[in-house]
Amino acid sequence: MLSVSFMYDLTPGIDSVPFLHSGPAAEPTLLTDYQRKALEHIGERVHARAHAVIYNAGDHADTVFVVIEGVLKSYRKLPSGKRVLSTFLFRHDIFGLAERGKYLNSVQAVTPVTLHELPLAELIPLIKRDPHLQFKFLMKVTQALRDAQRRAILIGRHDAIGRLAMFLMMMRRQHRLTVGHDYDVPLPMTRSDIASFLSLTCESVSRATRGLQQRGLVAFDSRHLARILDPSSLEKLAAAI
Amino acid sequence: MLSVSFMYDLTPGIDSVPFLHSGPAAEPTLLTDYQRKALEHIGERVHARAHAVIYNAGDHADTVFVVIEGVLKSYRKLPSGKRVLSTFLFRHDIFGLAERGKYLNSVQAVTPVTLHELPLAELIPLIKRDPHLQFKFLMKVTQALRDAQRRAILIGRHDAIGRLAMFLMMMRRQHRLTVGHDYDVPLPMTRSDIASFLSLTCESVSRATRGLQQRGLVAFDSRHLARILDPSSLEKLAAAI
DNA sequence: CGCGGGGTTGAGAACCGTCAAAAGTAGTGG
DNA sequence: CCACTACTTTTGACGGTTCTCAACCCCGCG
Repeated sequence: MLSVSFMYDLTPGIDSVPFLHSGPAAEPTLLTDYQRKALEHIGERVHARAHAVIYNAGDHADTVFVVIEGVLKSYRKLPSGKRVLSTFLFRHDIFGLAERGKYLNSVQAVTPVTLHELPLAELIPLIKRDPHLQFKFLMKVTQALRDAQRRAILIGRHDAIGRLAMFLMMMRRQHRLTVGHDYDVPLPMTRSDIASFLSLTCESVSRATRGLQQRGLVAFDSRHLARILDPSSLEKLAAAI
Repeated sequence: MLSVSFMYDLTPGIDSVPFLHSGPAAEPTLLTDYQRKALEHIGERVHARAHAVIYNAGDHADTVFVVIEGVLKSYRKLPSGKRVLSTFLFRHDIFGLAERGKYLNSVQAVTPVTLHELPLAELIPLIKRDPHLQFKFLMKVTQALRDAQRRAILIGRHDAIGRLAMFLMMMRRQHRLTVGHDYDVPLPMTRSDIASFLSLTCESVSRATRGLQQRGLVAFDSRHLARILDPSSLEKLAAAI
């Protein structure tokens, strides 16, 4: 769901650094008021319309963004011209992954969005002064890494319907975290976006949605609203790899 | 290639935080002597034989590891019993990705390895005291995230031979970074490991290797040594998605 | 009301997965 | 040092699922 990136290029890396501390419940580690103010101080709020391009892959990377409101997509153009979606971005997500000073992905708004811009020239000194704030970023990147691994597993599946099931469960979880725990899951992105995210074709996604409907697992009330009828069966389908 | 993870569960996350600073060359940000000593002070060196299991998914996560020497694999068992490989781990890689206090993946040595164990109970206070050291970890996780995204793109391909070509280019790059820039690329892992990493079957990997040999792109002098005969064509094949 | 992009549906082909068997390899012990 | 065994890898034939290509439909927008 996330995808963090920095400009620095540290030699080969980390596999999985578990960071101890949280209790069994693992409460979301939100920013303290003090930290929030520090970030707001260096940042600037901006709005963008749906379909607006925030930046393109290869652009000079001097800013990190925080999603205040709305949904975005982060994608990459392959040499062939095919576009692959690496992640969707939701509220509280941070984006701006870069390498050698250039953004790795392009980011485009799916819905109207409000962003918080954090200039790196100010953010980096700040987090180097405030290790606890930096630790929040470390946690965010770690979460992004977990999500990227999960997505890789998702893509590894060979059946289209299973991939779509996993995707819907992911969207549902996302929605539950930000709104409530309804069975109505909004899908602001287009079918093509979903297809790129799942490494499928549009047609396969279309057939898979029909498959889920025919099995009575999900009802698509509109193109952008899925109603999960049988969560446990869908879960089972999503897990059956 | 990497996969970082922390125990903390920060609410939805970061997409891509580019971190400014490095010059155009983007020199690897290695540890300072002081930092190295601080880490060695809290850590302990351990050896393990090939095939040794460092930890299993679900184990209580209280340690982060740094690879001093050798190669390891990080994998996950799916509900069906199928094993998927999330990454191979090489020198300087850090691993121990966890969530809610438990490791997410299992890690097993591919070759004999030397590791540096960092107990989280000591590491976390240390990096919270030393923001510059923490920043190195942040860079590592970021690099791991980039690699995970790259792998997701790789998996998204549908042709086995293209996936294998990408894999060989990755291994070659890895080898160049740690040793020299020969065309001989060692492949310490088994074909099954490669298959799990690429989300293919053993058989498909076997057929793909034969395909690369027949096209005269790569010679497999032994099962664990690939000689790249035509790097530019291989590169072209790897890029042709 | 007409236009255009996104979405759906259909038929055919290519590719990989599955199953099964043979060949090669590594590690063990005599 | 060699032989045995168990495992990994390779090879083959077959079936299934997705991709490709092409046409049609639907919805939103001007």
